[in-house]
Amino acid sequence: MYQTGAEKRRTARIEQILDAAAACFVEYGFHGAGMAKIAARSRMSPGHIYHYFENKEAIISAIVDRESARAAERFAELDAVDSAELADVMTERVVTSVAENTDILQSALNMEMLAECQRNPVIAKIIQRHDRYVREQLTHLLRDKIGVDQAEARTDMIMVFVSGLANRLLRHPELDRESMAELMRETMLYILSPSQSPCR
Amino acid sequence: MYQTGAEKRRTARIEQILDAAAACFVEYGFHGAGMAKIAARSRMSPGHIYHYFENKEAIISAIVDRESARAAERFAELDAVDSAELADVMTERVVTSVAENTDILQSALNMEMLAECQRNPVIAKIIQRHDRYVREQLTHLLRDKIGVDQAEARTDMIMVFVSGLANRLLRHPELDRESMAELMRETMLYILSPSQSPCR
DNA sequence: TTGATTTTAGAATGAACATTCTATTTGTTG
DNA sequence: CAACAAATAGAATGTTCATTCTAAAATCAA
Repeated sequence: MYQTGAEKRRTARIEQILDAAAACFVEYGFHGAGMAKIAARSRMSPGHIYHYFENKEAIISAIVDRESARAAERFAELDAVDSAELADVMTERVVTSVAENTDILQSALNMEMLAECQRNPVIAKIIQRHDRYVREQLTHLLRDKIGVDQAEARTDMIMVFVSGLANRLLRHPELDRESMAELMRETMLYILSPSQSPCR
Repeated sequence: MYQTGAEKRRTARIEQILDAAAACFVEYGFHGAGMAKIAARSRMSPGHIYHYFENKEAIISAIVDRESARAAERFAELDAVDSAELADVMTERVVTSVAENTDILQSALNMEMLAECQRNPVIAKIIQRHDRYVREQLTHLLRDKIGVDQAEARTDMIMVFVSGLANRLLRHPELDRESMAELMRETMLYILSPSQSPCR
C-alpha cells in the first residue's frame, strides 16, 4: 500500500483535522465545537478543512469511523493470542482499562457518539456495524478458542459489563478503581471459565 | 403545600418549558436545540422563557435535576415494598424496563447528560449526587431488607449491569429483548439471592 | 374601576456559526 | 524555468443563535 507524496500529505492533513476535531468534540461536544475552533486547533484555515471534508457532519462520521476502526484493530489482535492464555489476556485488558484513567476521554466521546446515534442515522449505522463486528469476534473467541458453551450469552454478558463499567466510572469518578478492577477481574474470569454456566 | 394562583401558573409554565426542552434535547441534543425551538414547542415567545430561567444552561440543569428527582422518587417507592418480595419486585422492574421500549428516549437523554457532565461541572455535580443517592438506597435495601452480605459489591454489580444494558440497547436496537430480559432476570435473582456470593 | 404589577410577545442586537468565494502560495511536471 | 494544478489562507456571506429590550396585554389589589 504505497502512497505518493501528495497522497501522504493528504492523509496527514486528514489525520490532523481528525485529531483536532476529536479533541474539540470531547471538550465541547459535537454541536458545541465550531469549525473555527477545529481549524485553529489543527492550525489551518476554516476554509481549508472543506477541501478534505464536505461538511461538519462528514467530520463527525469520520471520527466515529476512526474510533470504531481503532477499537476493532485492538480487538482483532486477540485472535493471535494463544488459546490457553486468552482468557487471562482478555481479563487483563479489561482490568487495566478500568484501573487506568486512560479511557475516560474516550468514554466521554463514546457517550457523545451514543447520544448522537439517536438522531443521526449515519452515525447509528457506523455504531451498529461496529457493535455487530465486536460481538461476532468476541463470540468467535469464546466459542472457538476458549471453548465455552453458550458463547453468545457470555458475549452479551461481557459487553454489558464492560460498557456498564465505563458508564459507572463516568457517573461516579471517585469510585475506588482498585476494588472495581478486582470485581471486574473476578467477574471476567467467572464468565470466561468453561466449567460453569454464565451466571444463568 | 398550598400555592396561590400566581404560583400555580408559574410552576405550570416552568413545567411547560421543561417538557418542551426535554423533548428538544432528545431530538437535537443540548447544544443542537435552540431557544427558538424550545420556545415554539412550549408555545411561548423566546423572550418569555427568560422570565423563568436565567439562561439556557439553567434549563439544562433543571432538566437533569428533574429527571434525577423523578428517578429517585420511583426508586424510593421500593422502600415500602415488603421485604419478602422485594427481590422479585426489583427484578421485575428491571426486566420490564428492558422488555419495553419505554426508556429508549430516556436513555438517549441520559447519554446526553453523561456526555455533558464531562464538560459542565454543574451537571457533573447533579449526576454524581444522584448516583450517590441511588447507591446508598440500593445498598440499604440489599443489606437491611433483603439481608444479603457484601451488599455494596452487589449494589455495584446491579448498577453496572443496568447501565450496561441500557448502553447495549442503544448500540444494538434490534437486540432480542425477550432473551435479554430473561438474562437480566436470572442475573438479578442471582445477585440478589442471599445464599450465594455475588459472582465473586 | 383604576392604578400597579406581573406576564407575555415579538422585534432588535450582536456574536458565532457553517459554508462559500477569491486570491495567493506552494509544489509538480514537462 | 514555465505553466499548470493542488493546497492554503482569509475575508465574505447569510443564517442561526442566545440574550436583551420595549411595549402591550392580562391580572390583581384597592
